[in-house]
Amino acid sequence: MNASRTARERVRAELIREITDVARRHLATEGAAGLSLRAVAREMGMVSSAIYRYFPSRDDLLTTLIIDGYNALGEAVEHAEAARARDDFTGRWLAGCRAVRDWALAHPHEYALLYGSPVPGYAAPRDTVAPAVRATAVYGRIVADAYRAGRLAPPPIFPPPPAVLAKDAEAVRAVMPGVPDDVVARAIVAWTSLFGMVSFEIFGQFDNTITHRAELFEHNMTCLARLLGLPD
Amino acid sequence: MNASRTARERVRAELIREITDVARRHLATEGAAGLSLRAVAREMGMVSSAIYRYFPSRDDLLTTLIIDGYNALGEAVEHAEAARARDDFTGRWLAGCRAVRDWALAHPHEYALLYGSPVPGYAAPRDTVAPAVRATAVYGRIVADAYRAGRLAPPPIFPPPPAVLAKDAEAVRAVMPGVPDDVVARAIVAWTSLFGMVSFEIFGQFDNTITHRAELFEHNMTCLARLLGLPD
DNA sequence: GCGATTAGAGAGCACTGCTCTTGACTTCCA
DNA sequence: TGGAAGTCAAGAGCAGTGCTCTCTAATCGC
Repeated sequence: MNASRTARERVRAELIREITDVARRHLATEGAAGLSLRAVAREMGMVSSAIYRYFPSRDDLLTTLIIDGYNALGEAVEHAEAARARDDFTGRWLAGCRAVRDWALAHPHEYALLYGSPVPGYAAPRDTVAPAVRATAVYGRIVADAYRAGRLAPPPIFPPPPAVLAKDAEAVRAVMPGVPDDVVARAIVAWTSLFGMVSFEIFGQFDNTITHRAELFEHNMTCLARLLGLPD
Repeated sequence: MNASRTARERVRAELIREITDVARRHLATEGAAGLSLRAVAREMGMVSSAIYRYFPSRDDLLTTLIIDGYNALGEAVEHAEAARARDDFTGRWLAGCRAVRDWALAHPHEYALLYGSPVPGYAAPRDTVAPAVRATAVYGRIVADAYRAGRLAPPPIFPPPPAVLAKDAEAVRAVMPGVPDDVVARAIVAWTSLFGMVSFEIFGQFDNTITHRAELFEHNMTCLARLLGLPD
């Protein structure tokens, strides 16, 4: 029978889910470095070695949390962007930016796990790259849609990108098909600026200086939209 | 005698310097989380408890490394920027940007310590803020100098910053005196974008996508210079 | 030279990730 | 239905961590 076999596998899947839930809660309060397998096991009434039946190492548990994090962020961005009218390109961009910031503020430690210093001795396996591009893909779609609709009018003040970047632009174009190289380059500027901004806020670089962070963020993202060539 | 007293204090200062040197080397190879007091002591032929005569805790050692890091980065930026003609504002900006990137590439773990995820359970003490603004101060000077010289012509495509940001702009103006609010806001965009760019590269976000990183960086920093209103 | 200060050594506490073995329980198949 | 195969929790144990305490020896100031 397959049903009996799935009975055991169901309780196994349930336990894996519970472990990641507890681990995520610990991650949220203690941070990645403070995430302890023993503490997770203790909270679940297990002994530490039992966890290794489900996760071969602490890094594997971290990988799961990273994948979940990318997916959660990606979903938040997708959801926020989908709520806007398809032809409101600037609105879609701003909604996506706000989704990133809001998610980061709500889950600072998970954000740090994704976009902060890499955990030493930990190498992100292949499985993480697909979820990682989810949020990026949304941005690519916005830029590509706007370009296709003829609503992208980048200001003529920026120099054309050097020819060497054509190959890299080709790779990035996977998420924004049909967009010319100079727009790709500007999209990268806007994209990295967004995360620079969020990282500065989350990692405390704005402490003792910037107090109206939401307003500054809003204004900066609007400026980046103009840089991209999105309409106002 | 004061000389004899300084004799003991000299060997003490020498030991403190040696500990931080060894610790910095360990930091460079293992990362912040892998920095172990015991390993440092072992390499110095001391016993771990002896270290506590010089640093009351691991966090205090980290603080010293952080301050040293900010100073090293600040010095690199200052040095690179000082080599340019005073009226070559764009050149000064680009030199500063390159200095940040070069330093980060040469000292990735130290960069992570300064601009990556904060070490959990560690709160940066007051002593770190003064060295932290050293690099920022250079940028402020460039923007302020260019503005005073009438060489700052921001493109008219960006919206004016909201009134709420005036107070924050006032604080930022400490490093770029006499600059109007909209330029301050744009300077923050450029500043955070620079670090967003460097962080993406150092923290591996460009892996499997961007290969010509130096060229992309160069191009993006040039675009940001235009956004700031610097001449070409 | 003597008392006070400072340094290093060592033991020990509570904690970590991880491995290995043991015994009990489930599932599967002849 | 009974035995083989597989799975699981538990416990002991290893090597490592930050940090505290006590003890001894050297050094310094008077």
